[in-house]
Amino acid sequence: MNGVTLLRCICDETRFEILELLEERKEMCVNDFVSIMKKDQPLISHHLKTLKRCGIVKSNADGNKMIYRISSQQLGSLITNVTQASKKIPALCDERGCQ
Amino acid sequence: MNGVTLLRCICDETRFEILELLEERKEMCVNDFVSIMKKDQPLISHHLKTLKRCGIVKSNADGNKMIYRISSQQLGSLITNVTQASKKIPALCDERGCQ
DNA sequence: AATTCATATAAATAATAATTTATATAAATT
DNA sequence: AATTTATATAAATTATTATTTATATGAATT
Repeated sequence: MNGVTLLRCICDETRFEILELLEERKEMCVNDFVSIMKKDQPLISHHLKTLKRCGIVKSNADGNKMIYRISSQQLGSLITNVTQASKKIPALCDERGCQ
Repeated sequence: MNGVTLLRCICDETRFEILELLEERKEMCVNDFVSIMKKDQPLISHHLKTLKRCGIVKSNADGNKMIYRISSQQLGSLITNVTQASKKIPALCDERGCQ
């Protein structure tokens, strides 16, 4: 994969929140995201599917639940690095729709 | 700024290439990008403006040229980290349009 | 001062992606 | 076996973003 493809997979608000939660808690099922993020289940499943197809998260079944986690430590650290770097940038543009 | 806003600013193909070139060469003028990337000048200017408005690059005039550079070392390293992390992810989805 | 070089801006178009709505599947419980 | 719980999928809609085209501005050179 290349850099832009990776960024495009993680630059969505819903997907980035999923990854931040996973980096913090390490393992979560779909309904955990739904409860915490207060977003519709099909939306969460859809974004998890995208993240999985890109190889950014992995999953395994546990009964009727699906457990998700970030696929590598390096990617987990990257999420943390993005958050940290962003905090040091003064908000010159409005948060949504910088373009 | 927050993580998603930062990612949205750098997840575009043209903007990421601009940042990779800047991280390598440290300082470049608009026409340097146009020559190397073989993209239209208004397109380059437009994306540089976006990166500048987000505080990701800085610029100063030098005669009739505008010199651009990445605004912090931390952001420069982040670009490198993204590229490195992406290389370790096997290309499961097609490069363009993973969704 | 006119021309060229370098960059910026704005409007229009084209392309892409997120979310919602509706529904399906599959395991677990009663 | 019927029902509930948990997750996934697909189609439709809405929203967003990139690129092109045309043009403007400003500094440097002749």
